[in-house]
Amino acid sequence: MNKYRNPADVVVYNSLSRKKEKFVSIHPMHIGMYVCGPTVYGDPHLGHARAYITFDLVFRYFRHLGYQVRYVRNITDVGHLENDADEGEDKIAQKARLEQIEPMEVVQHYTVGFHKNMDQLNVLRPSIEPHASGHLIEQIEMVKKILSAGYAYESDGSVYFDVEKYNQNHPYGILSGRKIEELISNTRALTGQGQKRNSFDFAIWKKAEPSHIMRWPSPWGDGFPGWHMECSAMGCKYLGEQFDIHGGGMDLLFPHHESEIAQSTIANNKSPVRYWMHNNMITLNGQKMGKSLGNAMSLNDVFAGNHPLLAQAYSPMTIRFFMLQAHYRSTLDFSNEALQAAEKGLKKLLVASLTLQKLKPSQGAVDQGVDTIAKACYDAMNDDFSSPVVIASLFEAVKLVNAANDGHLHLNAGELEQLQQLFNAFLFDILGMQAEDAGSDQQLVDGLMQTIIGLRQEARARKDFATSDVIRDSLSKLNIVLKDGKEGTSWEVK
RNA sequence: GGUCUCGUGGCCGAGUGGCUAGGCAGCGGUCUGCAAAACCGUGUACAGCGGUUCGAAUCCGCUCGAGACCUCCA
Repeated sequence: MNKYRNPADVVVYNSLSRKKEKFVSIHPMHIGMYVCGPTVYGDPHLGHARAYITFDLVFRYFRHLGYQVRYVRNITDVGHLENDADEGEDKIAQKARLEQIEPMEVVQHYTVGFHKNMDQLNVLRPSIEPHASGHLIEQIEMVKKILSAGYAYESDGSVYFDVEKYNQNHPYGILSGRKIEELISNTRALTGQGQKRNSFDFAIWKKAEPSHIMRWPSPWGDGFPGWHMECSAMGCKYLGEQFDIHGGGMDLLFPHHESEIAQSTIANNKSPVRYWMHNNMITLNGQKMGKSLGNAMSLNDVFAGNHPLLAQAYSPMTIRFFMLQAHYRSTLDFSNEALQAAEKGLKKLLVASLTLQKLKPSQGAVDQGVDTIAKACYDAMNDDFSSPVVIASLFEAVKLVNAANDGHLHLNAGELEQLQQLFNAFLFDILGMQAEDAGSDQQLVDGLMQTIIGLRQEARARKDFATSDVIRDSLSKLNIVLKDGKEGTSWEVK
């Protein structure tokens, strides 16, 4: 199977070129990847799950291929401008006032919650998780660099990036496909626009009004960094002036990532990122799910089945599997039917992986095509991380496993070994699935179950089906299902 | 309004110019004391209309519909 594991075969869709490109890292077998992290002012929702599962998949696959990946994902905790009735009040500061606690307490609370949800989803922690609030110095230094390069101007305690000047010799809009002329006619009037030379200029340092709690001293007075600064500053600090991959949700493409490119290009004299990757949105009834749209489902609600639109609770692994069944660049519509289908499909896969462990090789068995499945899995992942196709291939493997278990088909030792590797590598290591409910009482429960099954077996041998059915029915009420097979009875939790 | 994306069978969701995606649900069967699971079999899908082509769900055009970004957002 390993003959298909080739780090040079990966093709990545680059938002910058809008094409799939062969992936070549700047430094051989090393990858620098930056992903925009959450703003920690609320509970993580399904949209966050999609983004971080997407890049977890990328992270895991590159590691599987043998790359050493430094994965940086920030925590945004300096807050950024709110634009409606809040008159520019900082998001985090606003929440803090609401709950009468310190801003950093809010940050801490939601950061902990974020980590918990990500752990539940089996999303690996990044290599470095820098906080924006811990990198004020780096951000201020970067603002200074841009100012001295002449691509920014100070105005009433704030510093703005001069987009028009930048556009004279660099393509502003290279990522989002926007043209500066269109921006002129389309930008909406916002508060504080009067201080800017052009409406499309963006703040790289923002003056803090007296009421603003989150503030830091700077050469331009007390304030806080512009929204796009943290990613540029921290990406550069930990990954260098130019690195391989920058990821995030499609909604960040403009203006956030576009502005990052502009800032970094001026500060460091080179384009910061080789491959830009963007995951698509989760939709609810066809509409984007978003915090500000008020239709976001928090992960805690989903895991608890605690939302009017949820027919039941869905486990973290069901959510993860559901998301990986769609390609990361497609929108994914939420529905109970789709979630339930994912739940069943995942279970089928996990049960098969257990069945596989019990299979014995058959003598003289012929080739059943396991190798073809392994190749298909690598081909799919190499083709811009096509997890849905990997999953489809794994179901092919499930078919072989179950058929072999039923004695309809014979697998030789080599193929069994290869199937085992396939499940370990793709289902568990790369897709990041894990068996759920493996509690510490597992051994005790197993023992109890063997006893009960033994008693029922005796009853059945006596043809005392009344007793055997009572046992099965009472267990069923505890969500335990018995399955009578040729090799005896097995059980599982529904 | 501008830019862009998408429209696949009951539901979700892949896809290459000609060869069965896959999952869930349904139907028929095998197995089972009855079930469950598993296995076998089963579906005239590609928004509409034109065009290119020997051949298009896949390329081009138009129409209709949906969505994203242009403002904080994963």
